[in-house]
This record gives sequence, C-alpha cells and structure tokens, in this order.
Amino acid sequence: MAKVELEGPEEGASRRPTIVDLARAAGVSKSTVSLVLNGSELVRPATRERVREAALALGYVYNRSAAGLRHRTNDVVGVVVNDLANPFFAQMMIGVERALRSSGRTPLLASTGDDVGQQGRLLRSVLERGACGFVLSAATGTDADALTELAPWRVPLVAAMRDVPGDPAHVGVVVPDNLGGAREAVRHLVALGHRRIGFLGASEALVVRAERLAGFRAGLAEAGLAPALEIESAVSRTGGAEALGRALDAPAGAAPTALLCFNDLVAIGAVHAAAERGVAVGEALALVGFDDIEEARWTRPPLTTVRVDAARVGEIAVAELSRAIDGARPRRVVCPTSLVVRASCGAPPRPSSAV
Amino acid sequence: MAKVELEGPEEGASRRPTIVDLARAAGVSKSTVSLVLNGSELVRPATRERVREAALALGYVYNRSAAGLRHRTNDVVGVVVNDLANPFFAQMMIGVERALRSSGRTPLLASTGDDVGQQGRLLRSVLERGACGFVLSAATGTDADALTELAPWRVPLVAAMRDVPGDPAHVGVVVPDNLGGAREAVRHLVALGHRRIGFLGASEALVVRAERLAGFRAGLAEAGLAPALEIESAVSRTGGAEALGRALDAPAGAAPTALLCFNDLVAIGAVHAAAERGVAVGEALALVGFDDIEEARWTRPPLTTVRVDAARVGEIAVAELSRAIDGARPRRVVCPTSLVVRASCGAPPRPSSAV
DNA sequence: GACGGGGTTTGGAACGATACAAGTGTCGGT
DNA sequence: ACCGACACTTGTATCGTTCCAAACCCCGTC
Repeated sequence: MAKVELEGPEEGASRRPTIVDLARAAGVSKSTVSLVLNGSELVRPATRERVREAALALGYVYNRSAAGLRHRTNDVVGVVVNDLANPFFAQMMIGVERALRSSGRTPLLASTGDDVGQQGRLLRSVLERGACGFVLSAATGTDADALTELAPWRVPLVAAMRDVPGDPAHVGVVVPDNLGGAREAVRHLVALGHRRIGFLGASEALVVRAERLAGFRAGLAEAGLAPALEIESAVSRTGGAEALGRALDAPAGAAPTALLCFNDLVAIGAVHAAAERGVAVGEALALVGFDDIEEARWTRPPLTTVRVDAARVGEIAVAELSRAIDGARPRRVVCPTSLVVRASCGAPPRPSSAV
Repeated sequence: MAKVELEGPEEGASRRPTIVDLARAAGVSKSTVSLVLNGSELVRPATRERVREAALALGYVYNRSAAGLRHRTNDVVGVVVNDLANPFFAQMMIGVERALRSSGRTPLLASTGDDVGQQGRLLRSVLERGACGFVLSAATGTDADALTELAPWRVPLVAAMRDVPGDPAHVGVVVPDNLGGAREAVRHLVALGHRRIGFLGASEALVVRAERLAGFRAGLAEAGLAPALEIESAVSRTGGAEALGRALDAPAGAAPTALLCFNDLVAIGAVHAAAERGVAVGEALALVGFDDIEEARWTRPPLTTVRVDAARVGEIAVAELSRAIDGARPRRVVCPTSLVVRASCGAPPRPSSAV
C-alpha cells in the first residue's frame, strides 16, 4: 500500500501501463506477464513475484475489454429492469447483482422507466457492450417479437418477475406464483367470513395483473362467489389511494368488505386513503397487498400481504441464465409465494408469521 | 423488422458478423463500413445505404469494446453506490443514470452494501472495465486514502450524497446542505414552541450524521437551547422504532416534545413506534424526518421532512464528473434543501408546501 | 557429446474496431 | 491532353490482451 508510487508527477501525463510495460519492467516477455496475471501454475514462483511487484510499482490495471476482445467472450450480463424506484424491483436487482458477482460475472444495469422503446434501445446498447446474456424484467407492453431481435446472436435471455406474452421458445422465465398467491389470499379472506371481495389496482395491460386477477377469481369461484368489483389504477401509492375512493363509492349495500390489492404500493395508498375517510382498516375493511416489500410492515395497521422473495427470484433468474449460457434449454420457473398475515385483514396474526 | 433473417439455422453456429463481413457483403472496404457506422458525411449516400442494408441483413451488432480499445477511451462511468434498497439512494441512482445516458455515457452500476472492502473490490473491477470516471456514494468508513488508489490513472471521481473524510484534493463532492437543512428544521420546531428537542438515529461513524447533527445543534444554539438528547440507531425503520423507545424512556419531565430524525426511514420507524405506544405524533410529539422519500407522504400523520432532491444531486454529480473528465478541477457543490411541512410536526401546513 | 524430456519462457498472429495517409475516379478548365 | 481540385474509398498500422506452437535451459542418460 505504502509502496505504491503515484504515476504522473515524474512522467507527466503518462498513459496507462500495459502488459508490455510490465514485461519490460520485470524483464520478461508479455506472454509471461499474461500467464502471471491469469494465475497460471506454469510460471516459476520467483518470476511470478517479480511481475507482481512490477505491477504494483507501475500501478498497473488489467484491461478486461482487451482481454475480452481476444478471448471472444465477455463475462458481462445485461440487467434491464423496468423501474428502480419501485422497492420491489430494487430488491430483485440486489439479488441479481449478488448472484452475478458471486458467479464471477459483471452486471450491466439499465433501467427503462417501463418504456418499451427505451427498453429496446437499452437492450441494443448493452448488446453492443458484449453482454453474453440478459436478465430482463420487461416493460409493460413488451412482446415476444421485441425480444426476437436479440435472437440473431443467440444471446440467452431470462425474463424475471414479469412474464412475456407470446412466450417465445428461446427465453427463460422466472416468475412468482401470482395466481396461486392471489388465490391463497382470497381463500384467507373467505375463511374470515368475507363475501363481498374486490380487486384493486394496476391496468389491464399488465401481464402480472392478469395473473393475480385470475387467482383472485379462482379463489372466489371455489367459494361460489363473484367479484364484488375490479378496479384499475396506476401502480403507485397515489393510484391505490385514488382507486380506494372509487371502490368505496359503490352503492351502499354493495360496498366490498375486503379488497385484494394488486401490490403493496397500491395497498399502502389504499390504507392511507381509507384512514383519511375514517374507514377502519382491519375492522370495517380488510385490505391485502402483494409482494411484501419492507414498507408493508410499517403501515398502520401493518399490511397482510402475499410474500414474494424478490431477491430470490433474481437469484434464480441468474441461475437459469447461467444454465442457458452453458447451452441448456431455457426453462420456466415459478417461485412459490406465501401469505403473511398481519393486521390489515382483521385476522389475529398466525403464530408462525413474522412481523 | 420482418426482413431480419435469423442467423444460425442456415449456417450452423456462425459467429457474430464483424465489419469485415459487412464489408464483404456490401462490396466495400472495412474502412468505409467504419465510416458509415460512425455516420460520416464523407460516404456517398448510395454506399451508405448498401452498408446499412447489409448490416440489417446480417444482424450485425457494433462491438463497442473493440472500438474503445482502438479509440483508447471508453464512455463508461462507474456508479458505485452504498445501498440500492434504500429508496433515497435508488432515487439518486435514477438521476445519475438519466444524466449519464443523456450525455451519451453508459453507467456501470455496482452496489457495495455499505462495505468498504467490497467497495474497494468493486471500484477496481469497474476500473478494469475501463471506466473513465466514477460517481461514488461512499460506504461508511471510506476515507481519502482508499480513493487515492484510483489516482495512479487519474480517473476523475465525484463523491455524491456522502462527503469523504480527508477530502482529497482530486475528488469532486456533491452533497445536500445537511447542516442548513437540519438547522431550518430545528428553527421550525422552535418557532412552534418546542423547547426540549432531541436528535434521533444513525451512528457516529456516518459523516452525514455529523453534518445533520451540527445543524441540529446550531439551530438549538441560536435559540439558546441545549439538545434534549442525541440517540444513535441503525439507519432503518427498525432502528428508528427502537430508538424512539429509548427516547421516550427518558425521565418523566425531561422527555423531549420534538425529535429531529436522521432520515425518513428512521422517522418512519419512530412514527410507527410512537403510535404503538399510544403517543400522538403531531400532538404530544413532533417528529421531523430528512430526505423526503416518497414514503414520507404516506405515514399517518404524513411526515414533515427536509427535502433533498436526490435525483438532482445525482444529475449534478454527473455534470461535475463531466467537467472533471474534460480536465476541469473537481469542485465541491452543496445542494440546497427545503423544509416540507406536513402534519407530523403538529403545525398547520404552510400554504405553499406540496403534499 | 548428442539426445530426450521436463519445466519455463517467448514470438507472433489473432480479436474487431479506428486513424491516417494515400489511393482512385471524375470533372472543369486551359 | 494534362492539371488540379474535389469527392469518395481503401490499405495498413495499431489498441492491449490471449493463444499456440516453438524455443530455451538444464539435467540425466546412453
């Protein structure tokens, strides 16, 4: 550490040293330096040491792009995500990054702002940087054709968290069990005695909404019930707050006693709006979210929600991608969800549920 | 779109086409192809068109690493951030990414989990990928020496959001006005009539805490008051909840009537814990946060907080970095904050304040 | 004293792009 | 018919690394 000499002062604006400079400094050929840098066993320990010292002395830094060029393979993986500001996706990102790094790859992150056009541009840009694979949580409106553009190069892609309509054969898919999770939530509400249950939030264009809505309907059908209402909204706290208003404006006797929300953001907005209207959440109105983001534990009352381990979905997506990079056929993985009962649905919390 | 032919089926595992392949296909030299690819005006339109068509037909994708190698400059910027799960930093990231892309650079994101060791590894890894600059929100415990390791190459670096102790001359700094913001918050509490005011959250190791605490003390000193208490905690909702408990356990008459929290996360935990204890936030106890993350509007009562435009801090950091890359001396920029009065401090909201 | 064979080291050709100087045409003017 | 100017186009060296076949060195052996 203390031995590192700062370049520049003595040599002016000297350029970054290369392995050739190292070779000269250590008195060996550049081939040998390359071997040392790659930790080869072929090099005599004494030589190795000499090269290492030279590297330190010159402040040498490996040029991975050059290596990748020659090597014809890059360990970069594109991670293209629809919305970083959403803590749910941020959490997935964290899982993806951790898994990638621990498998020796480097994530190249891009956030599309849920815009298909931007997503296309970003995918291409990442491709130009030599990505050997992609993890994509697709922007709303993405279809299989858009992803086929990547096919010419046969770069493997795994759709994480959001399924891609058209389901092209060449992409992997890793998603939570949206249908099963929603159904379980509805079963719970039914078991609590609710009969007028509604679904709140998101827009029809969202594939995930279709899946959760299907689970919602399936759960009701099992109990011989019909949806009390199905309301669309923006996927945000504001959207949820606004949608709850519309839900409660239903004709008096027909107002729902329980609402399954598209996700926690919507549910949080709904909890807030209900409180402002003087509706007691967990008593007069049961609310259930989806995703179990950290924030869900901190509403008043805390949010009953369908837990999705976003980080784990990210990790599994990376594992699938690794398989695909190694030549395996891409698969479709559905990750289990679990109901976390807190106070917003009015039930006494189960003994096993964490708070 | 429909014209794109999928490679592979006909040619087996054919490798990615290069400009040489394009040149052959279009009947020109690779130099010409290079010119076309770079949008040169020198090439005859007809030729240009021919090359473009060949590129489309072959499914050609530009290899930016190879170009960068020859060009000896990469438009990649390392963005190393301490915690993506924190919405405040996620917001900054979004600003950074937007600004970078709109200036034609590509962000290479890494998240350190607030670990100095990991941060060092990531910085080096990004360096090896040829970053021409860095935006860093430093891990707790980072000092100037750690960053000096980057100096040999003279890669410009801007510390965003978190100042770096030791303040090395060669790094830029873009931070919010933590001191001024905290002081303004305290002034407001004093104006509301509070006399026993405390500070809640974060640990002494955090530079940002020192700054906010200094503002807190300055505000009190102006009014001739002394801090009622200063409590450390983890920087999280849980930490805030737990710290509030300790704050309220103070001897009866000495309990604070107002608390300035280190940030919104801590404040949110505190709001929650207070409510659970039956303490009416905004009446018996005034709480003020810091940062103004989206979530702050959705607590009950909504959180009075010191607004920091995180995305804007990110954008300014990128602007400073651009200056530095162009050879300018790195500067120190302090971004203004503003007090957003909501209900948690007990005051009637100012007419001008947004909700 | 040539030979064989480990253990090490090395030269030079890639990889896919850019830079630059130099090369083709074509045309108008004399 | 030749010249120069102009509008394009191209050959070649180069960026920093890896790959691979060949060279080297030092010994022990025949």
